Amino acid sequence: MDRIDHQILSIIHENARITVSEMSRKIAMSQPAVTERLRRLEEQGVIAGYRAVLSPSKLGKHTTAFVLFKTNNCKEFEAFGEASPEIVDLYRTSGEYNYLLKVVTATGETLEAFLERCHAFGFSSTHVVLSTRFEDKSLVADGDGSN
Amino acid sequence: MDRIDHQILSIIHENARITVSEMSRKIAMSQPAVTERLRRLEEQGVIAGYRAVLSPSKLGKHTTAFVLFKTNNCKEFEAFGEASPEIVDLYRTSGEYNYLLKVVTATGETLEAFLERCHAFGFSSTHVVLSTRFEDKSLVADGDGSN
DNA sequence: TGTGAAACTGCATCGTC
DNA sequence: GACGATGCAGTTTCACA
Repeated sequence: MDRIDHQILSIIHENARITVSEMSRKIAMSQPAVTERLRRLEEQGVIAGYRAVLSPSKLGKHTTAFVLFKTNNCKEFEAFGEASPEIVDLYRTSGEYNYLLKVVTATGETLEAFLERCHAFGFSSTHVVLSTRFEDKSLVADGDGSN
Repeated sequence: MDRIDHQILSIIHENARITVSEMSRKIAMSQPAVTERLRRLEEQGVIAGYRAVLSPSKLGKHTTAFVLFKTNNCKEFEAFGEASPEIVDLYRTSGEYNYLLKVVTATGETLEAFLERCHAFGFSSTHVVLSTRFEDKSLVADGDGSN
């Protein structure tokens, strides 16, 4: 994990569909060398996958909320969570609440209906997202700013 | 936005580095046709980008937390947020808190140090992530399960 | 919009250092 | 670990439906 690996991670975090050739030009290294480094980063699990970022609003989902949840019935609640397409992220947390959910729904009404279904399992505290300042900031400091 | 577009979105959300040829085989359509649909989905903003998913723990970041934050000094707090590499996501929210942050740090100690810096701007309620059940569930119902 | 064919470009692989 | 060369695979483009 040297500076070049960090550059590769930074570039591919920005644009996962960049070609290896284009990367090899940016970092002034041969194409097979970059391919080999990429392969190793994937194998080590530093790169866990590649995802397209989809726009919720363009897909008719206009409401995003974070829901803190408290339940005594973890097993059933997690099964409910797996089966609920509204729940995009599901975390176990410390503190007075034991779960945190990121929920994406069409409207405020569909969020309300979802929360009512949740209340079979426990109680919640909901924080509706008004706007997103930024999301998914890179975990790696850029090798340098020139690329 | 027909069934085929949904299939494309579902596939590319799973693996953003899949080749167009491979996709065109999966959905039984010619490769130029898939290229054209992809181009349109990008242009319309349905696909907002492509990202590599990096493993925080493999990069030495072992602590993740969600922080609810209340400040009266929004402008300065947002500038602080932009400049803080610990803050991965930053949302404006409704309710008694006006921000929600996803924070990724090396250890509990570095999280603590970060929170102390935050307290120049207001007060917080912190929820430490113990484990992740799932993250980034697809926003599109699969066209069908056979792919 | 979708297709098939052809020219072009990028990638996997191998031998070399 | 990285490089250069090469054959194969994927992409772009275009005429046609």
